[in-house]
Amino acid sequence: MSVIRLLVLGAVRQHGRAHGYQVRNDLEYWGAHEWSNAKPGSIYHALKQMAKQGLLLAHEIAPSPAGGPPRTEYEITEQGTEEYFTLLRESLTAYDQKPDVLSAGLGLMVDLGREEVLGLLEERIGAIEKWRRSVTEYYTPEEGPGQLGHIGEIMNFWVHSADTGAQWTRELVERIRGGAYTFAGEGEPFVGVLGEGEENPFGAGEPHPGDRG
Amino acid sequence: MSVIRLLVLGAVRQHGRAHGYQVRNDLEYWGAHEWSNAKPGSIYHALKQMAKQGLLLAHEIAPSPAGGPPRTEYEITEQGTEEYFTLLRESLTAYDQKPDVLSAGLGLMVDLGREEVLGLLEERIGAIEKWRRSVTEYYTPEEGPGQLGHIGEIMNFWVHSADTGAQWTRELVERIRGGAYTFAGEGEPFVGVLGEGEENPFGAGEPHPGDRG
DNA sequence: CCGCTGGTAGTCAAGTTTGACTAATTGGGG
DNA sequence: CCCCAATTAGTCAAACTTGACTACCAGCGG
Repeated sequence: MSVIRLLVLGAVRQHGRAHGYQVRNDLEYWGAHEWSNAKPGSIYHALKQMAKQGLLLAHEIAPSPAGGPPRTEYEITEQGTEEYFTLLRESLTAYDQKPDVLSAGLGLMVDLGREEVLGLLEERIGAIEKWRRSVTEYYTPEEGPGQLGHIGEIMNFWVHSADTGAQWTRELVERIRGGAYTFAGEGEPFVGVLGEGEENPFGAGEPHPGDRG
Repeated sequence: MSVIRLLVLGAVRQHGRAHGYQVRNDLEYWGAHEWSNAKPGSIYHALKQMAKQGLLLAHEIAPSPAGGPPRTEYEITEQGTEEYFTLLRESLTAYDQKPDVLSAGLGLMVDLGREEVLGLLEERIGAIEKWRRSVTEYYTPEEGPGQLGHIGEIMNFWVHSADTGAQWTRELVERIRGGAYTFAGEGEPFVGVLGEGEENPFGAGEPHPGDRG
């Protein structure tokens, strides 16, 4: 799964109706250009592709009398909504070591109910533990570890990531169980997109914090 | 940077001369299909592309009398060797949250000298700390954290990953400083590729440990 | 000696991502 | 009033990735 689809569906859904540039802005607001491959090309491509697949409905907007570039507004379909929730649930439960997927899931989790999110995160913890077991069993040669030489450091690194990832998830579960944040069906939702003409508080300022060291 | 190039260059270099299928096997031996996007298509593509760019030298092998598919053997050029070491050093120092890049670097680090690797890893730790500082400064609104709502969990997750990643790197530095593994110029090198007809000890067995939870 | 499985070696079309580019509008400064 | 920079909105070719597919051979059971 590409994280772009999840992000784009989430943005369009929260707007009701949005054109490419708006989606692009929301993703920047979420910081997605930092932790995912959310470039203009990918976003416009995803919109077109998902429209072709029936997940979005494209409305060609007649160019304003003043001219200007042709725009298209998108609306999410029922099929798209279904896909959105499938991807969102997956992003919270699947452990595939892709931090961008989890980040997107965290940003959008409040579209689900609190209890469901807690269940999904518990499932995630179980998945991490299962993955850890299977990796350690599979890659431990009969002659004992250490046999692998420096290659064993790769496994060591995975296992470490799994363990710390599980621990972090447990702490998140505690925070959510303790009442943090506002989830679907709990009154006034957190505003997750920018309104018309609203300014991105994180958009300007210093140049990006270094994506690469 | 795509991790495929690093892996392919590393495999070809260790063989001296290799055709696509051999490279493919090495990557499987390293477990790269588990933690990177090393699929046949990507590997053959990378070989062709890098040959076109002068990083590899392609030798068309006359089809054996028995027929069979046409093969090409590749050899690394001087330019390719340079690129290899550039990518390898980058993979060990750059903190871009892509675990596949670090995994590849760990698997190939012994092509460098022990002291250099220690230096690169120290540099990595510095990069992680710098990144952490810039992220926390940049994303902490003046009204105090908590202002961000659940979006703050994304940052929380990044910071947690950075901290545990730095800690793991420190422990790796200790192991290497303590004499673990055999690096370039330290006598009998660790054999990192499969010889002709050698069997991959990790190739068969149970179906893959679940890549996704 | 027929067909089947498994290993060897690689191709291909379709889809995705990248990074640079185009093009119009707005809002000043000189 | 003209030009410049920034903002808004999007396109495009080139590169890369994916997953399924081709083709050949060896060995083996029946």
